[in-house]
Amino acid sequence: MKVLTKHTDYAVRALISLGMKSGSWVSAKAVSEEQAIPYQFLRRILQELIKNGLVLSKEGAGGGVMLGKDPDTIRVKDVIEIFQGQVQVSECMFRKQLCSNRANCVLRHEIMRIEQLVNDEFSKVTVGKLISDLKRVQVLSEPKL
Amino acid sequence: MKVLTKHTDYAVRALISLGMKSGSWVSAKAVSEEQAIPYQFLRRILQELIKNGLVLSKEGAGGGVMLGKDPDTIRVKDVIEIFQGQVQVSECMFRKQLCSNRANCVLRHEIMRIEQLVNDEFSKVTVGKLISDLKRVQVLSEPKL
DNA sequence: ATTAACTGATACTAACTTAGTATCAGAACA
DNA sequence: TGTTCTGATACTAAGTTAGTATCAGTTAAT
Repeated sequence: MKVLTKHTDYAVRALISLGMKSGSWVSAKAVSEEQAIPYQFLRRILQELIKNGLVLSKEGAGGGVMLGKDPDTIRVKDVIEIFQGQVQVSECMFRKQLCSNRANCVLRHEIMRIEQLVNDEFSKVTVGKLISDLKRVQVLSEPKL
Repeated sequence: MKVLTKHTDYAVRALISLGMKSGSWVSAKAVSEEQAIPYQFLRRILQELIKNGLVLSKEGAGGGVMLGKDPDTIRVKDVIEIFQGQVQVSECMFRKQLCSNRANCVLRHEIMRIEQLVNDEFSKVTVGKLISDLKRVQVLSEPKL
């Protein structure tokens, strides 16, 4: 059972990377090298983030990408939904039809509860929070001069 | 993002079904019909549950399958692990190597926290609990004579 | 004006997973 | 001795994941 696909993983890492250089255009190539993400794969991920308004882009030499929103408003949940769709139990939930039998229902009831929990947790984690965590870790691990 | 595969879904429903007829051999065909699970698919799922000791089997006419443990000791988490493997963030966690960079780590730290939460929740849900929930629902929905 | 550094759009691929189907052998009951 | 079962295993189609590759168009610097 895999929680995050590479798409989501790379996307969040790219967003963190951009969030730490806010205000300036950074090329996909630079992000790709910094985060060790395959270039062409990252390109497509960035295009998706751009399409969803999380990232801005500028074409041409000296162009690149930039965070399109306040890092504190970009939730990991949003990124997951872009690349992996909504957390779901099974297809029947979307068709909004009644479960075919009651055994289904009691199981689904539990799973929906857990699903809600996961959604709430992933909503609490924002790119801004990850960046401040990251800065804290960096300070702690810096050698004392 | 799909939480449960059909394997797990069908397996739990089959376990509930068996749990409600404890003490007697039930054929895979009967379970398949009752729960509307494709017969051959269910056969393979049951074999996996047998191999893992959750279900007992008896060959030949009059044979079938039966719960192999107290329903209260069969956790949905166990079933998920049989069919979908352990909840995991990414492969690197298993290789037990250090994350390649710190941005990875802060993200993974959050995800591991959420992962733990999910595991705890799925551990709390047992087949026994689902059966008693199911019985409660049935009583409530019975027409008053 | 040309070139180099960029993104936009899109097509393609290999490997893996998911959800099933099908078959044959052998055990037990009647 | 035939019918009803499980055991074991092989096969398949469709979808997903994780990439690669290509070409068109834009911008900035020379």
